[in-house]
Amino acid sequence: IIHLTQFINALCQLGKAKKAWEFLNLVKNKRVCLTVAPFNVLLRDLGEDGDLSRVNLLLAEMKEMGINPDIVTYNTQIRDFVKWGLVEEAHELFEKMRYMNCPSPDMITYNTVIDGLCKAGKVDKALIIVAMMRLGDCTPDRITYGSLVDGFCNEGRVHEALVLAMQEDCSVDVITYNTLINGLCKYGRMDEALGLVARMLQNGYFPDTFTYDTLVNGFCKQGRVKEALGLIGKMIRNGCSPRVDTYNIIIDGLCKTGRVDEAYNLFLQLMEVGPPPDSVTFTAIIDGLHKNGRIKTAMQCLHGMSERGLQPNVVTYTSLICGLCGIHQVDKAQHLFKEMLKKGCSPDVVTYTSLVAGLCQIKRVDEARTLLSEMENNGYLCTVVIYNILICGYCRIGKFNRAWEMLEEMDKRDLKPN
RNA sequence: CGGUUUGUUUAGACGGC
Repeated sequence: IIHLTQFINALCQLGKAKKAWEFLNLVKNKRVCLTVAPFNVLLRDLGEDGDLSRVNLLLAEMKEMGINPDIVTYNTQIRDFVKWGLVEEAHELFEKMRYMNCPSPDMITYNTVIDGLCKAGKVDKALIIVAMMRLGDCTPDRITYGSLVDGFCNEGRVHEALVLAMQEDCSVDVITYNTLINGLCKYGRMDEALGLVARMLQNGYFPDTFTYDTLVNGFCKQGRVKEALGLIGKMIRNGCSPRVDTYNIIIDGLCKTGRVDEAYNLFLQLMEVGPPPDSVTFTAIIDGLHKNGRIKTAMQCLHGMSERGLQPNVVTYTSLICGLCGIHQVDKAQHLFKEMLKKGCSPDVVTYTSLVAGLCQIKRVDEARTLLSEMENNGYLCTVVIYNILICGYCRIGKFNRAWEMLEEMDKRDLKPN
């Protein structure tokens, strides 16, 4: 069974979940005593790709075979819900674990639910779960506090994050510090961020590449690229070599502060020396190029990706689709949209929103509207943003009755106009 | 004894300030 679990794991990592599933079915028919572990591996893999319908199918099959879900199965499901923004569902399953006849929540369950709530901007609710876990004989650990600290920071409550971390001194580590440093950086509080680095050293924690990347990003986003570059030397001296992620941050930083030429030069250098560029590198430079009027070079980069063995992903395509729409080349954008489908890359809400906006801008609003149902068929929920764009589009071409219909549709879907 | 589940950095959309 252990070897089977490892084998299933290997198949999943090679992207052969289907084969893994088939294999489990094959084994089932032999007279082997199956346990839940290999199923957990497959469940995790399916959930990772957001394939929740297949997750449910597998869970049903397990039930049929008489394989009972264990605590890992439950925790994996909760994690899936959290990952795909379904906090309500995560919370529901958690409640079920508390009251129904199934495994009781453990540290990982509590931490996962807490993290989910924090990521959904519900830190106060997360704090209630923390109180619960104490009653349930679990003591919050550094992971629990890490989630809370991140949650506070993302709600702009950096002060509370700092207070919490100081109070729980013994339960912090490098990651907690990194989270706080990022929180400070996001609000431009660079001096305090650097102060925290000093403090972490005092307390015996050494900055890692995440720490440096976070600071580099902070300085870049403030337009202080020189100081960001200065950190590179420091990180090397302290035994952390810059990875491709570090350069990605700098390329994006240069682009976003209007220095595309420098970004492009750095990008070209990376093609020759240093860590090989990844799809984020390409996407960052592609986005920077077309946003600065250099769509042609951007398209060249897109085609250059395959030469480096890289595939454009949904973000890469979306960035370009948005760029083409912005210069009223919607037909080209649609062409690219078809190309991404052909390559097996699934559009997401942002992709649809970009294309809808592009079509509305050139007054093809009815056509844009048809994309809504297409999006829903692909499993995405409509958003307020996309309706706003359509309403605006209809109003601009004087079709107020259509705009009104959109409002009614929103109502039907429980979407509140903002 | 060993396999599966939890926290931190970087790329994409609309509007307001």
